Amino acid sequence: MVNMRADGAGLPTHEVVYRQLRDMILFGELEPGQPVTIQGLVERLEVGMTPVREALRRLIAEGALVFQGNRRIIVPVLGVASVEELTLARVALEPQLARRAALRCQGDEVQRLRETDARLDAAISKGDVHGYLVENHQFHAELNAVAAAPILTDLVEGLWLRFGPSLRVVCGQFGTRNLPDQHKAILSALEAGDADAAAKAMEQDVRQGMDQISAALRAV
Amino acid sequence: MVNMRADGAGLPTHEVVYRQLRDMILFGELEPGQPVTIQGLVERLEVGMTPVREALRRLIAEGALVFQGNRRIIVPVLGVASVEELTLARVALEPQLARRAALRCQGDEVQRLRETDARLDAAISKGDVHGYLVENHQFHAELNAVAAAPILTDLVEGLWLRFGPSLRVVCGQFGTRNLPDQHKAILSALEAGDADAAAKAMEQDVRQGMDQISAALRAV
DNA sequence: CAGCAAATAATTTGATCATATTTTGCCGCA
DNA sequence: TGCGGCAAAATATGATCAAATTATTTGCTG
Repeated sequence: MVNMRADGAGLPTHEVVYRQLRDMILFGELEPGQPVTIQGLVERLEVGMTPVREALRRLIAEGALVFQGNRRIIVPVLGVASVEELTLARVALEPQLARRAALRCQGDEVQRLRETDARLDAAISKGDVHGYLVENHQFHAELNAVAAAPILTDLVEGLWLRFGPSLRVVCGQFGTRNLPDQHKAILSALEAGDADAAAKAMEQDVRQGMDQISAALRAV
Repeated sequence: MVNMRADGAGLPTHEVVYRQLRDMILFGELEPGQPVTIQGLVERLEVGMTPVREALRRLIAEGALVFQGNRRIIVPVLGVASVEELTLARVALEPQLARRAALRCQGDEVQRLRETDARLDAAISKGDVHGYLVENHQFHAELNAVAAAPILTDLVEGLWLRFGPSLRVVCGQFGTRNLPDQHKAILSALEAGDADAAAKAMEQDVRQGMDQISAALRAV
């Protein structure tokens, strides 16, 4: 064992590999359909195959990668049906998280969310796709943390992993110009402690985001 | 490599191990809080540690097992909050699957579901806990297959894995006597192609099942 | 001298790697 | 188009090292 804590402070290698791949999937290094090989990662990340294997198995279980029967792993390519399912699931779950967040939200938490949203807007106006993806995810992750519902949050995180690469493609096609969101409405609802309004706004936000992916899908 | 296909016909070892553990979790071999060790499974199942490791990583990702920071893996112990979250998630997702199933259901599919439900009733009246767990899961799995929504089905399967061991505990305490379900109502709705009725019945079924777990939790 | 606590030793378990084996896909060739 | 061989990639094992829990011993106090 050469260096267990090169990147992560004391984290096991398989965890480090998992997080690296996860971020690559969420924020765009990988594109839909791209094959992912164990050996390739072993060389690229300079680690043994056991941790790579574990990280991949985990990502496959979460739906972030797809295992094609013939021992081949690829980044998922979403069809219309998959986008519909993902939309259905997100609409069913994320407004619930927003609802809970609205009921538990503290002032400083809203403040942090506003800061994140500001960075998001900055990334959009700069045309910074990667920054947009990171901050958008961050916004929703922080909101989910406020909701304090670990199981629901897990489920939703998994959904984000599934459409991450496809969302990246959308941004690659259209840039950051047409990326409306409902974050301002969500923030107002949180501040007012209005659970219903938060849920409604979140549903809108989810639908808008998924519509972007649908539209890009049709454009191909 | 001695024998890759001892149990599963051509399936990789890590897949075989995964399924064995999965069934053990769903149908009761393991109880909440019980520790699961890699080395123990290596000896018990007579396989190498890499496939065991992969299977465990996968089950942890699905929430079927819990990784405790100190490198220790246990079967999850559900608290009140977790049961609430699971109920919320199941109520949000499973009626949707029932709805879709009602819209796509064929006659022979209803027939198979009725047969499964008959075996379920037989298991209940015999007091056969394991049989009840197997057939109940089978009923819902078949229904989900009819819905033809792989992502939603994946999510729901993951939820079942999370409460499997706790459900087993409930049956261990109360036997199979008080296990009402809405399967007859679901079947009628499927046969009539009535999506709303199917969704309503499924929600009832889910709530009844989760209430059993809640009640058992309070009893301790 | 008994009892508790802290420190240390031993055992168990987890994590990683290097290697051997098998499978799969591909390419040339009939 | 179909078949046989080749190369690359995946799977599985066992060995090795690190960490954590448990057991044991030691030392101190009442």
